[in-house]
Parts: sequence; structure tokens; C-alpha cells
Amino acid sequence: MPARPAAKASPDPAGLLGCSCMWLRKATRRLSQIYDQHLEPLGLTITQYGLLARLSAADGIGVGAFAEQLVMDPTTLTRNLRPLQRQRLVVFARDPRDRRSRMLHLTARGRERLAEARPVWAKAQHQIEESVGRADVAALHASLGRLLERLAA
Amino acid sequence: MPARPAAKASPDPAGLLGCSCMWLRKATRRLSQIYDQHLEPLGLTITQYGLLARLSAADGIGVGAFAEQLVMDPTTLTRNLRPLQRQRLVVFARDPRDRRSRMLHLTARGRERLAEARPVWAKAQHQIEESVGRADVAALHASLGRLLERLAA
DNA sequence: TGCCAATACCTGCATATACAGGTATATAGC
DNA sequence: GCTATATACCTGTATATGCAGGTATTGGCA
Repeated sequence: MPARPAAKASPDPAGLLGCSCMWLRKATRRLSQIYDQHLEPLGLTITQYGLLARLSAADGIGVGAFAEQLVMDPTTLTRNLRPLQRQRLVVFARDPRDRRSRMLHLTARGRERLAEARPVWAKAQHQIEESVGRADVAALHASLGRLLERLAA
Repeated sequence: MPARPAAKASPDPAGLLGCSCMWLRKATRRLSQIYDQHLEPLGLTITQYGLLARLSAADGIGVGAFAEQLVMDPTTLTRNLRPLQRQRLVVFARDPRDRRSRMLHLTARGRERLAEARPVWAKAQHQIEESVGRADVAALHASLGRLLERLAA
């Protein structure tokens, strides 16, 4: 029996119960709300936390390569980095070997902020796993991982 | 063996392989891109298609109730409806019994556009099911449905 | 050397998303 | 009827997202 959250009587005349994108968008809205509420006192969104965390493992990477890792348009990434840049959590540095490229670096301040934020993020993640079930969450991640592999651009 | 798309060597120092929101956002970006490419000739995004389709099953609904159905902030919905309003695919009508409320209606033009778009949407959905596997897609939908039920606001 | 195509990034525009705080209307108490 | 509160929606501001098209730099090739 498939799960059906809101729909009352309608037999899905629009076929939207079968639209993968609607399900994903809806779930993304709800989850973002939860993470963002937890992170708000730190002045970070979940997107920004994610960028800091990824960058801490890829220091010096260029915008293009970073965007590809994130399955994100490079122009989107450029703009998503701006609030972090304004808070002096990340910096852009010209690559002397290729002056077109900009190497991204976490600042000391950025590493500090990330260290503060990590347990807050973990609390949000834990809350979600409590509500949804650890196994279901793991299955969801695996499912999304397969989807991204099979739809790789 | 859990699926791991991009990460090369790093043992996930940031814990992000376990962040549900990152997985969802990433997958949403990729899927939106696919649907939007299909729908582009019709002048619709996947979000807009979804609003038309849902509205066709809930004609006359108010902004607040519609937003709740969509797990979306009412102010977001108001603005998402604007491009459709400009294209005269939907209209707002004052409810005579409660002049605060605005009843949303598809126009004839809106119903036409939806009829044109439906097979295009179906083609995108079909492509995704071909690539990802019908069973995996169904499991994903069920998984997201459960998540939304258990995290209902 | 000098030009051209490819590359790495950016700006302009449009949509998608939500919070804070505003206006207009309705309803409950009195 | 009057007022206080609640409700339904909107605007201002900020971030998130991606496409079209631009600039600067690099590298290949004549």
C-alpha cells in the first residue's frame, strides 16, 4: 500500500502522485526547514553548512570542479558562496598557474564556524532519524545515490 | 554496499554522506533540470506544471489551503503563481463569503496548456523510470511519502 | 609569432524558497 | 455596536537555482 500524505478523495487525476520531482521538492522543502531552524542561531543555512563542510575536505578546489561535485550549476555555486564570503568564512584566491581559475579556501574563521555548527547539524540529523527511522533514512540515501549515478549528466 | 557517487578517497570527514538534506537537494537539482528541459518548449517549469496539475484537481481553493497541501510557505506559493497569472493560465477571484480569501482557478487557457504539457511531463517521467528503474522510483516515492508523514509540521 | 578555439569564471535575468512584518477582513466578547 | 484578536493574504528582503551571454586567460596550430 503506497503512502499518501495529503490527498483526500481524488484518484490523482493529474498523475502527480507519480511525479518524482514533486516528491523530491516537497521533501526538500520540509527537510530544509528543519535543518535551517537548527542552524539559524549560527547564521548559516543548511546549504551554507554543506558548502563549508565539503570545502573543508577539498581546500583549494576551483569553482567549476566544486560545482560538478555538487551537481550544481557553477553560477549557482558562485552566488551561494557570496554570503559565506561576506562573513569571511571562505576566500577566493587566484591560481598563479592559471589566472582564470579561483581557488576556494576556508578561513580560520570558517573552520571555527564549521566546528561550532557540526554538532548542531548532527542534532538535526539525529532528530530526523528518530522521526523517520534510521533504516528508512539509510535506504533513502542509497536510493538517491543510485538515482544520481544513473542520471549522471 | 552503499552507493557513493562522486567521493574519491576521503572517508567523509564532514559527515555529509549522512546528510539527508544534501542528498535531497542534489537529487532535486538533477531531476528539476531533466523535467525543465522537457517542458521548456511549453514555457513551463516543473514547478509550474505541478501547480497547474494540482489546481486542476482543486479548483477554487484558497492560497493558504493550497500551500498547506504543497508543504510550501504561502508567500512562496503566491509568488510561484505569478508567472502563471501573467500567462493568464490561472486567475485569483475574491471569495464573496470571505473577502480576505482568494479563490484560485484555472482558466480555459490554463486547461489547454496543461493538456499540452501532460504528455511531455509523462515523457520525462518515463525517461527517468527507464534510467533509474521503475521499482526503484516507486520505492523512492513511498520512502519520501513516509518521510513527509512522519515529519508533518 | 599570431590568431582562434576552448576554458574558467562572471553578470543579467528569471524563477523558487521562506521569514518578518504589514493590511484588510472576519469573528468573539463585552 | 465596539473592540480585541485571529485569519488570509501581501510586500520587503535574503538566499537558492539555472540559462544566456559576456570577459579574461590559456593552449593549439598555422
